[in-house]
Amino acid sequence: MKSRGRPRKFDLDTALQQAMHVFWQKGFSATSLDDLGDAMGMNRPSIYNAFGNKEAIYRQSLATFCGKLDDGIRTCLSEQIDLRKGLDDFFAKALDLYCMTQPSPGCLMICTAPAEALNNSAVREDLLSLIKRVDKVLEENVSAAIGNKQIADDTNPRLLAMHIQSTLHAIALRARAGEAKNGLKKYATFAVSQLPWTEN
Amino acid sequence: MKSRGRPRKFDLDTALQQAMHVFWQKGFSATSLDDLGDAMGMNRPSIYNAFGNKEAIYRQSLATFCGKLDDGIRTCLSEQIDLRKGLDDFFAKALDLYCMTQPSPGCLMICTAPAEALNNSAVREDLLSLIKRVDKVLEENVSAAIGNKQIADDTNPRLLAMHIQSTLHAIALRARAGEAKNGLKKYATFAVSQLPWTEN
DNA sequence: ATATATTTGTATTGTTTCGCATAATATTAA
DNA sequence: TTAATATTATGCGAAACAATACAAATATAT
Repeated sequence: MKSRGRPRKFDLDTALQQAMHVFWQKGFSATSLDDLGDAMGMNRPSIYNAFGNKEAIYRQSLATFCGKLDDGIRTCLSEQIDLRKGLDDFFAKALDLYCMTQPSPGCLMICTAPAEALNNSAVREDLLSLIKRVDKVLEENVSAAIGNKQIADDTNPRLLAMHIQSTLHAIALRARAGEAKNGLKKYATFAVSQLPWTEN
Repeated sequence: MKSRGRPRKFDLDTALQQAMHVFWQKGFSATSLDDLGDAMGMNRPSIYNAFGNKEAIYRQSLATFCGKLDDGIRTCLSEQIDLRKGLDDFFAKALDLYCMTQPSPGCLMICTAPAEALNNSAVREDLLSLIKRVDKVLEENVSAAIGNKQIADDTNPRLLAMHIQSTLHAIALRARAGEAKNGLKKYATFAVSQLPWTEN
């Protein structure tokens, strides 16, 4: 059953993708609906009809971004039995994303959501939710690595998961601050090397 | 020699302090000059005369915040010969600052500057400059700790300094995301414990 | 064909924004 | 006292802002 009415000139997913890139670049508050309309190739009434107000578009952008990030971790870490290789892979891919354009935009969530998190409790919850989600995946993999004798068995997996995510936060921030990608890559491999592996 | 003209009704330092707290709460773009005027007890012409435009006030806020942070690190780490104690101290004080009010505001620089860093290259440079400044202090102390045989001597001090700062970034972000202070404190001591100490 | 449903484009709403112009006020210097 | 100086207070004005009203356009369903 086809939909009645005048057909849409835009694709919902690509329009959201384009909006996401604007927010990624300018943050929430500095982005106007005109900015969004230009980037999406839509005029405001269509935007409101399809997505809701500015906050709704931003939060949908966050959600799609988080989905990609979560997928990225899971593929890197579940396909590889070796946690060390998996983490090196994941940080390399994260850096590719964070340094996609020049100047490097870093992470949409980590670099733009905190500024709004105190004004908007929904955004704060989105932010916390992503952090916890990443904690959880990492903890699962750390626990498995302890089972595999890759990681020292006196390690608290929850705390080590937080510790691993700290490296992600740091490279996201430092990329956006303008640090060079190759320097960040060296740091990431160093951070991985500092984990409590059972052997070198 | 006293200044001529009508005397000021405000104190320059406390006014800047009040402006800083508004930016800390709302970020740069979401803060209006009316917000600032209300908080500072000044009207716009006085603000412009004393500080310049919004960007100038924000960057001055960042500068005073960074000064405090830098002082905090130096007192914690230089007064203590034991790096481990010094870092535990510093992270505890950082958390006191980041969780000063409820909901926790985190770090003014780390949580609000990244959102603006791509629109405003001066802010981006401020952000990078603070990160590098903290890297430097930490590297000095790590190098000294290597000399004191507290830290393993095959450690790259520059990379370890970055690694230590990652913990600071993480607790700043997580505090603002709404994580409980005592959980973050446990994480910080864990992160310190994971450094390459020569003995336990 | 006609009715119904949905999106688009134009226009406009009222509000908020920044930065400044102007005049009133308060102090010191001459 | 008078002149010079510096700050305060009121409020203007042009621009940008988010959000909506309305009618024209374009498809399907009957």
